[in-house]
Amino acid sequence: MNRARALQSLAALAQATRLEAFRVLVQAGPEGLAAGDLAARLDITPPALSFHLRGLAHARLIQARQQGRFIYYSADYDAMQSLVDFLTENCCGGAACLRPQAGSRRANRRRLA
Amino acid sequence: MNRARALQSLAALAQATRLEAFRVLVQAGPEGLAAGDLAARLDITPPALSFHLRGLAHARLIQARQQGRFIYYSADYDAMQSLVDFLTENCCGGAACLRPQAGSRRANRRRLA
DNA sequence: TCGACAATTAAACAATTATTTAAATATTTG
DNA sequence: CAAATATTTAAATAATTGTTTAATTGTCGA
Repeated sequence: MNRARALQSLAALAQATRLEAFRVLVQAGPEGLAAGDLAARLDITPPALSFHLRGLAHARLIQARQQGRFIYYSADYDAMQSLVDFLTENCCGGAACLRPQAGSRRANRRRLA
Repeated sequence: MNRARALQSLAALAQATRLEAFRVLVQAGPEGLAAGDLAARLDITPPALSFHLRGLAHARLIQARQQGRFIYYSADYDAMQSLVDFLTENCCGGAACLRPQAGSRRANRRRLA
């Protein structure tokens, strides 16, 4: 995760419709949801949803996969984790902190195992 | 943390100057930095900095304290943590996940102690 | 209290971002 | 292959956000 990608991710999440869409997908699990279902759930027009999903996908916070004539979108958990790590990086100037030094995802996986 | 405040925080971070200012403050530790030092470090005009710090402060990601004729800004670590928790909330539909279920900050503190 | 410095506020302008309606693409089913 | 459905793309408009220059507020030290 670098500055530019973090910025892109944050910008993608910094809008009501996209934030809600992302949260619905995060909570929906790896299978995700079809675009139409999301549009219904968020109560927005298909073009508006498409516009916003594009932003999330471009930031790699979500992924799309076509299945029949539906397109399923799902959250990219790794990307979300990378963003969180970026934000907490070198927190507090290296001093003791609420959260352990955010390192690589690998390190966190090990820590949590 | 609720949707509206998360959105406000994300919007505050979703801009190059503000993200960089926030990161500098996160890494500067609790004492923070005077506005002028930040402006110099970010190479922007004082009004531009003021405009952006206002956004971060309004989202409560940073705090200001006056000291003599300087105003020191510092990161609010709790606010940052709350945002992170909000993003990972109910991740993966409750299934096993990269990160343990994000609960209250209290719970995380206990977990990390 | 005057002059200098630190920072903010105001106002005008520039740039970016979101929403809408209409048209297009792709996929399934009859 | 034609009709129907799911979704995207395009184009126009509306709304929001960032930048700049100039003026203002507040604090310190001579």
